Order: sequence, then C-alpha cells, then structure tokens
Amino acid sequence: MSYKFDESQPIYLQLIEIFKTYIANGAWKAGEKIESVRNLALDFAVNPNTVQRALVELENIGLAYSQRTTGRFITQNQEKINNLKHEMAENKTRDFVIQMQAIDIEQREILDLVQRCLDSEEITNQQENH
Amino acid sequence: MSYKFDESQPIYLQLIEIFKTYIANGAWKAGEKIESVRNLALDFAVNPNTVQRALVELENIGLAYSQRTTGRFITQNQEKINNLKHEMAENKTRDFVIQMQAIDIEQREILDLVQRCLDSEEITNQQENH
DNA sequence: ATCATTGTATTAAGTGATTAATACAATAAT
DNA sequence: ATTATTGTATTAATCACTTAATACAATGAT
Repeated sequence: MSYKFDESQPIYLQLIEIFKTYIANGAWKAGEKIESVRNLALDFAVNPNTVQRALVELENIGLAYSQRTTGRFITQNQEKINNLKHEMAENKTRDFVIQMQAIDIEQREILDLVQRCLDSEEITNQQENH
Repeated sequence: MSYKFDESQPIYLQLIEIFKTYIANGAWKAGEKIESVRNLALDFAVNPNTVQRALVELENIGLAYSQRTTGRFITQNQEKINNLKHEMAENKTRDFVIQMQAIDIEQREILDLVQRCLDSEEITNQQENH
C-alpha cells in the first residue's frame, strides 16, 4: 500500500480523511473487520500511535467500533455510511466553490473548468483500460 | 481585518494562500505597495516573523519584491498575475475532481452538486444586496 | 540633522505532532 | 494451558512551527 503524506498537515488528520474515504467509496464495507493498528501502521509506514489516534476519531464519530482483543470493525449502520458520503461530497463542493469565488472566477467558468477536468480524466481512464 | 486560521496547518502556509488569493482576485494589484510586515502581523494577529516567512515565499515565486527600507510591492508583471489566477483555478478544480472521484461520486453528480451549490450561493448574494 | 518606519536577522522559549520503546489485559487459536 | 494477536496506555525524546524580544541598516519624512 504505502502513501505519500502532505508535510503541511498532521499525519493523523490525513489518516482520518483517508479512512473516511475508504468507508465512503466502499473499500471498507459496513460491518467489515479492518486491519490491526500494527498492520495499518506498517502499511502506511507510520507509528502505531498515529494510526491509533486516527482510528479513535473514527469511533468518536460513530464510523467504527473496537472489540478489545477481537479487532476493529466498520459500523454496521449502512445509512450512517451513506450520510458520510453525501456530507463529504457536499462539504468538498462547498469548499471548492467558495475557493473559486474567492479568486474571482465566474460561475460559468467554474462549471466549464469542472467539465473540462472531467473530460480529461475520462480520457485518462480510457487509456488506462487498454 | 483579523482572520480565523485552521489549526491543522502552519499559519505561514495559510498566509501564503491568503496573499496569493488577494493577488489573484485583484485586492492587491500589480505594482501596488503592500502593508508593512509589522502591520500585516497586527492585522492577522500573528507574529511578524510568521508574516515575513510567507512574504519571502511570495518573492521566491516572483509575485512580490521588496526594497530594503521603502517597503514591499506586488510584481508589476500583470501576466504573471493572470497566470497565477489560472493556475490556482485549475489546480483547485483538479484537486476537487480527484477528491470527488475518490469517494465514488459520478460525473453527472459532481456537476449537479456544483450547479446546486452555485445556485444557493447566488440566492445568498441576492439577499445580502438588500 | 533627527526621527520614525522599513525589511531583515538572531536567539531563546514554548507548544504540538510524531516517533520510539515498552507494557498490560483480554481473547482467539493452538 | 499456552501462545500469539488484539486494542490500549504510558513515558521520553525529537522536530517543526510559532512566539517573543531584540537589534541592525537604510530610507523617507520632519
């Protein structure tokens, strides 16, 4: 696995975002057991304490739960996962729009840029499928 | 002025982003003198050293220059400012699209979310104009 | 000429994130 | 029963960011 972290932000915050992304996109499914703290630490090449800190946050927001010696699991509440996905999507969209308006990009231009970016990504994906 | 900083990221990096935004949206115009390090530090309620660090970075990327005791100025190269704006817009768009695809949002849904967000922002702006 | 303001530099201290090295308790596997 | 693995907790050390308190040199304003 491995991962390139952004040096400008604490790793545990980036891990939270990564784990939430895994849950939102279905890589980690409802009720599924996730890797142990120690294995995740090996995968991401960070200290187990740093992984632990991120996972505790996942529990605090109800996305995971741990059984002392059995392991850690994703919430079995599928609706909670659906909500997570929708909230992440809306938050990211709002942040994006606010940032674009802050640098004085017009509405039509914002939509055009997104459309153009999606088109170029699509071509990339097609190439990868060959 | 004042500002609420994100605790998850170094302030000097956030200042760089803020200053670049000022240049991109025209709040700080080409050739214009900008406030002194000490005044900016007061405005943003941070240490002068932190402002200095951000401004040095602005110089390193050619967006500003300083005259030892006269003050600091925005680049007089308007094209460089135009390029900054375009690059910021494209980078933010690419980051946004990649993040949305990471949480498995379809292309049409991405565009719909942006459109819906723009619509709601527009209503807000209209209300503010009364 | 004098003084205030400018960018710049230096040193020290404090804070938070991270790593490191352990240790403990509970359960599953053997 | 024994062993390995699990989440969890603790303590110390390191590093980067930030603040703080200065100081210096050059220029504009008076």
